[in-house]
Amino acid sequence: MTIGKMLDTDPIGEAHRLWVKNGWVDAADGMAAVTSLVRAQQILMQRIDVVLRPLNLTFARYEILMLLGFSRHGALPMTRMGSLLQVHPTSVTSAVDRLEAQGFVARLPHPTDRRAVLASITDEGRSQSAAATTSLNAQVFENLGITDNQVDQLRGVLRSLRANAGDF
Amino acid sequence: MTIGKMLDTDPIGEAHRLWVKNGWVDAADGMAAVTSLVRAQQILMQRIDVVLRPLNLTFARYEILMLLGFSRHGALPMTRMGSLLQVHPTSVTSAVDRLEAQGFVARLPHPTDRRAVLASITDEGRSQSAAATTSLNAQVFENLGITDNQVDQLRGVLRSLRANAGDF
DNA sequence: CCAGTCTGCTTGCACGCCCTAGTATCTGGA
DNA sequence: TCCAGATACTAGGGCGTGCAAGCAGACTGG
Repeated sequence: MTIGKMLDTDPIGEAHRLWVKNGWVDAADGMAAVTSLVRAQQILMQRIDVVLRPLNLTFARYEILMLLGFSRHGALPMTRMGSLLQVHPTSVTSAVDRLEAQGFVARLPHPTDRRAVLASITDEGRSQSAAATTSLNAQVFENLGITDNQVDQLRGVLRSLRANAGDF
Repeated sequence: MTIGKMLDTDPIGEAHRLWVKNGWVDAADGMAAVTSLVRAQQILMQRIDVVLRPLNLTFARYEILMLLGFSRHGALPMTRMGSLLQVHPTSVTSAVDRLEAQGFVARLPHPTDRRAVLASITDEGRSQSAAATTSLNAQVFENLGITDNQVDQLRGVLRSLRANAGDF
């Protein structure tokens, strides 16, 4: 397949051409970048879900288990997890609800603040997240379908984007 | 802020270090790239939602309106939209449900295939999507918070990723 | 020409994200 | 001490996505 042919059939390339044709030249590249990013995220998340489904996990719940597993005492306040994972407090609540129902996490009272709740990873949670990591590494992360050089470019650009958005 | 300080406080940089520390060296870069991409998508989608909310649109529904607006007759079969936008038929149904309730789209019977349904953009739909495009271009697409060169890099890498995933 | 299969769409369910309250609990200043 | 304002979490709802199942209509081979 030639590059010309590829460009002809790429829907995002089509959209870019339409933007230029309509005089939105200054926005065309950004539109194409954002649309590409949304689509790439869908593709990767789909691969991840395929790997995690047999383990009864989603990426959101997997992230929580890893965060807890890496934390000093295997337990963190809900709010702390929300800010570290950059998700809304209500998302943490619902994810922990499901992890608790699955037996991968337990809710514990905070020792000093009776408002707060600690989510604590269980032994089952540890072994399940370890299995998930092994599979994800082998089946997704070790080969994204782009060159190592492209992976580095991607990380660099996205780090700039996150930094400029005030992420860290 | 120095680069050292930035790396210290970037949660994804932290995760990368943990991966290496645990011996998952071959997967560390890919993990960081995927995680960055997920986070970047969240950031951009949030900006888009802020712009579209006053117009009572979401990005998914905006994409449908633009697709219909650019199509030859302002109308397309549901299935065709799903394949062009790379979304599940169910998602098309629910998005068109809402667009129809808002008066931005009408469902028409397919002229020759009585199974099929055409979604057709209304005049209100055209003006609303035009307003949305103006706002999105000015407030999001024309300035993503990275350099033009980085936008080009991003598009290039993600086009490779999509191509290798069989997207086009 | 008609039975078996394929297609196009919708519905019900599960899950994720966020927002808006609402209920406890904590804390700092009068 | 006590109360007003923060803070931590949860409940309920809207929206998006995907899977599985079901129904009507189209198609195809014997």
